[in-house]
Amino acid sequence: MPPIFAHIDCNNFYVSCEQTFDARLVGRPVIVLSNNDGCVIARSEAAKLLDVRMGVPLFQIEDLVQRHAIVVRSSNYALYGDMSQRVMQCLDDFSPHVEVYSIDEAFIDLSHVPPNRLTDVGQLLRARVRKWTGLPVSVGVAASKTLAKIANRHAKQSPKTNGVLSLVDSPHIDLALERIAVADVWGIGPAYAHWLRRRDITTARALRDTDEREIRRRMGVVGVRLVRELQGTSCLALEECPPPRHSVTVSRSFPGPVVLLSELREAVALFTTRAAEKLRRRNLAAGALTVFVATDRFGRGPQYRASTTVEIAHPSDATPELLRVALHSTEELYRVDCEFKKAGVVCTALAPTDTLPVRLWNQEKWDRLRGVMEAVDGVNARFGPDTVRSAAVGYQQTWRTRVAHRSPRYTTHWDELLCVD
DNA sequence: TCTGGGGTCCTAGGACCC
DNA sequence: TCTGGGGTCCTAGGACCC
Repeated sequence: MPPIFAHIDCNNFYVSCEQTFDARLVGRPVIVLSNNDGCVIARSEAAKLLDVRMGVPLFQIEDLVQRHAIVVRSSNYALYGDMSQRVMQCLDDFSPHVEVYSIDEAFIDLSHVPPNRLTDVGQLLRARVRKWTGLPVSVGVAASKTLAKIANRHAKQSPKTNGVLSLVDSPHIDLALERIAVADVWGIGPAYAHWLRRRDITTARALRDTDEREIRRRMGVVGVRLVRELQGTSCLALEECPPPRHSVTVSRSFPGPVVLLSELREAVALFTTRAAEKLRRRNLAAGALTVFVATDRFGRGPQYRASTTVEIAHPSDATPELLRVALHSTEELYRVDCEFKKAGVVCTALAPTDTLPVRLWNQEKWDRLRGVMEAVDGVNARFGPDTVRSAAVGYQQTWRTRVAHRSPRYTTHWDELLCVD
């Protein structure tokens, strides 16, 4: 049986989450910002019509925001993450094989559905998600993931599709590819798009019809796979269980310059704490830890970016052990003449905790430490993040991410539940 | 004043091995 | 007058994704 993929994509996901819980925002220009309220990372349809570009820094469009009373929201990842899970749960009823691709996208296998029923099933799915979560989604169906993404794009843009388009056995496939710019094809980034356009390959259709050998020379096997996917030969399988991670990163930009070692230490301590929490949630231990620091790349002061990687003799997921390493690295990297703008920690050489070898020394101490971590995670899960924490993360936290316009975390915090008059 | 965060895969080239 | 062949592993860099 030939594979059939459906691609499900939430429309303007972050903005739609905001609108779902605040009906006054429906139909209005709304934007959601990145950390520190820096850049625009989601826009409502009305905001797109005002020509607010994806990724533009907020300070460059202050005028526009004022003039059109654009509603500005900080990122509320607690809300978006929870809403995402609810959307993904709806999909289980439509296919035994679901790949959660990102916070707002999924692929599902629909090869069990007869081709003439695909559009109906798509509509059913769309209505279900809308009813159960309040969120609008679009559905694209095709013989490969890449084509399904393209079908979805048309489903979003063309009103007559009513949000669902199947390109399976479709006479319109050439036209559908013709109308997609090559830069909008999944897997074509700015560098490849530039190269392709210089060769007069400007649409998805032209890319599909390009000689494979030419593509292989510049884009390698990834490019060849892409072209075949456009031809309708599935090369990218559904990935139902995500492969284990190779690294865990926690990094942030600071809202203002950080100059004191004490501040930098606090920040790195918090990032390390978060990274250790992530490791424990995923049952992984780090065999190496990298700390990196950087000055403001847009600033005029002295530029400095550096990192230190330390191997950890006994792979660990315990906050105190990782903190010791991270803080030591931070002191090595610190420079008194620099204004730091960003820092982060990266855990690598990850190993599942249940496969860790017994420690030659201090195994009992390690067992106790793991017990402590379990208790700390339990307390923090029940009474809120950082109820129990290391003193190293500080109390003033002048460097903390700015979130001036965040909406309530309606679905994950009891004290922020939606109230209706 | 103000410019995000967290990932992956592939390839080329060097070191090293027999 | 001529300098093998075929592997593996590691790393850095480039490209991409949301």
